[in-house]
Amino acid sequence: MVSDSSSKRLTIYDLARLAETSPSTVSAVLNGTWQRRRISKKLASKILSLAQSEGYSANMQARALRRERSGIIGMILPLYDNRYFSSIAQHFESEARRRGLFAIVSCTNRDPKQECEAARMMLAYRVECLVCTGATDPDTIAQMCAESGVQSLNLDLPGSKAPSVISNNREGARQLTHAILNRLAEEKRSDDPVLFIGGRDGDHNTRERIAGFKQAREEVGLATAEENILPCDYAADKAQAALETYMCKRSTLPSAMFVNSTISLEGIVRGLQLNGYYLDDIIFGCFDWDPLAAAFHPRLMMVRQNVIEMIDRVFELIDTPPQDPHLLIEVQPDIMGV
Amino acid sequence: MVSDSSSKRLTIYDLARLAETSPSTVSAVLNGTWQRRRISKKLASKILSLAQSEGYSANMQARALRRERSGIIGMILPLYDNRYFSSIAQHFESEARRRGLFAIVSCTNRDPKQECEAARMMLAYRVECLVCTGATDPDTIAQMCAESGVQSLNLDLPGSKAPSVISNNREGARQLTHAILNRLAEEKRSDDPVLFIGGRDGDHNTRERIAGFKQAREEVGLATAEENILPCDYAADKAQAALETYMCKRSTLPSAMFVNSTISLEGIVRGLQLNGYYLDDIIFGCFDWDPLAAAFHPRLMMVRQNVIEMIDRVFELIDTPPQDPHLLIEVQPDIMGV
DNA sequence: CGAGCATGCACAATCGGTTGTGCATGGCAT
DNA sequence: ATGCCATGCACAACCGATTGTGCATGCTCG
Repeated sequence: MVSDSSSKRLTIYDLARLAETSPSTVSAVLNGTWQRRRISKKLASKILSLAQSEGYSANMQARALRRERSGIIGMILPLYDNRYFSSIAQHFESEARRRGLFAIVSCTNRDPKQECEAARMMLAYRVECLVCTGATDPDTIAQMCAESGVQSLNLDLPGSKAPSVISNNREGARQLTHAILNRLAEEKRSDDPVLFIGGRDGDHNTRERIAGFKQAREEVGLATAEENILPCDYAADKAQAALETYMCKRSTLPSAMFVNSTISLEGIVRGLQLNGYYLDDIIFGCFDWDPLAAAFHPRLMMVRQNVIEMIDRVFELIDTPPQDPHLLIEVQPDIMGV
Repeated sequence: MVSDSSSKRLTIYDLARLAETSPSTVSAVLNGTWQRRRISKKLASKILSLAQSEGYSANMQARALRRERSGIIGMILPLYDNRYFSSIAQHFESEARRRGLFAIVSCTNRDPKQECEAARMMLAYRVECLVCTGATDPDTIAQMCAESGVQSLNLDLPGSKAPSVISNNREGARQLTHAILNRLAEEKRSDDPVLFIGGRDGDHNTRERIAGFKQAREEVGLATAEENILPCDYAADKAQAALETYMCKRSTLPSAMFVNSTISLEGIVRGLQLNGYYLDDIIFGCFDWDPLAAAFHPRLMMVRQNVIEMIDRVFELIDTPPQDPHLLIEVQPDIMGV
């Protein structure tokens, strides 16, 4: 460490002075274009070892400004409060890193205003692409990106103004429902009602899951009463309250429930415990995955969305941007615990 | 939208042309320094409305370059796989946003190499401050930051080269242990052994929690056998295996367990279910918080670390950087479910 | 021996804001 | 009429990297 003690960071100009050469040469060496620029190997290695020993680190802002490429890729996410979104963030990050991109992730609490604000910030930082995960209003953001000439993609929930990668919710729900019905059949309780609870009515994924639920029942010759479908929002408290209300009208607990998320499951389980019900009697299917929950309940089947494949698809779309904004890629989730 | 259809983003130069004024004036108006620069109100509002209608968004890279301040604040995190780290990320982000800073969070999988690499990237993006959460090697990163003249802080796990904000692990563990022992006493099983399981032996937090565990037992006149302390690492599989091994030597399950994290709890619960044990008989204390797990088990007490206060303390340290790198701030966690 | 080419590097413009400084204009007091 | 100050804005340097271009040197070949 020979550098002067001034607190300023080292620049290519400093390195040029130290190596007795020009800044442009230093730049070429440090960003790997030196062979193309016919810098001698000797000078190159001198500069490289100098950069090493002095702890040089390129100023990404300056680079981004000049290159007109930030090297940043953005994602907006509702929350980190479940395994699904957490692992989306994590895989997004590591896949970005693998490609030499820097990932920035912003939580927007399922709030359209925060979504917009986050998107605006990301565009200000000149992200090269923006992935909107589970956005309540994906099209507004897609519009903003389009106006800035930035590619955008939807993940988890589809939009109409940018290509989307989502789970095959209908098929996942169909399979989960069949798994539930099979369990019921094994126990000779095929005709018991199954309660579908959680999620948002207007939400694309919830609609699809309800459709898959009904379809599976139809396939084994069962009709589905509308009173057994309760899209009461995702929040734990909402689910708990909805179940209370449901139970007011009848004496006996449903033998099985299709719960639309782990956060809803939390409310359900809490409510049942509070009322002294024995949980293990109930067959649960949850469209979400949480290994700790799975460990606790012996008859809890869960849908694990294929996050790795979804993220892979996202990056494929980033590599070769499709022209059709309506493109919808559906990834098959796995059923755990059957 | 009068702007030309060229895909290039609008700059202050474009706005200056449109408003028939100079770039410096546009800049002053847009960053709020126009009064100080005696720009007329009339011209200012003209420029502002133009910027609005044309959808101007400042290039943060250019701003950061000139101002020599990125407006970015970084955090490195082991994982997002539990509620604790997730909420740390979330609160960090919203608190940063409240202060006009842009938060970037990077997961490093408890891997010192990845930690370094992430820190290097963050420094390259000229973060104004770096918070190292649960870092396996916080001092190396603190060193890197110091060399770049960037402030750094440790969170969750302390370091010796930068101020640290952590939970009061010993006191939290002491209280949790007392809660466990009280439950045992209520059931007239005060003398039953309690198993401490999970965590890393070398890890500061684990050491403190073990100390708190022993101290609580001592306070009620109980000795602690070393064979009942199993810091087998955090991973679920490790905990599951450690419990198997422990059980090989004895016939009966411990009446109560102090589990060092939800991830360890996952392995324990899975192992017990596999072996057909009835979970509800066991009193669990877990040094971690997960509302879904809490809903499932009626006798699971959990330590909820006070993330909000911890993040507040972190930002206080950012606002007024202390000179002493050994400063250690301990925040009291809450015991849930007693 | 001179043309021609390869080699090895330096110069300078540029990316888009920020900010110290300077200049023209007009009003007011002397 | 002259000096002085406030007003309102423009100029230009600068942040640190990137990159098109140009120039000096040395070597080869006819």
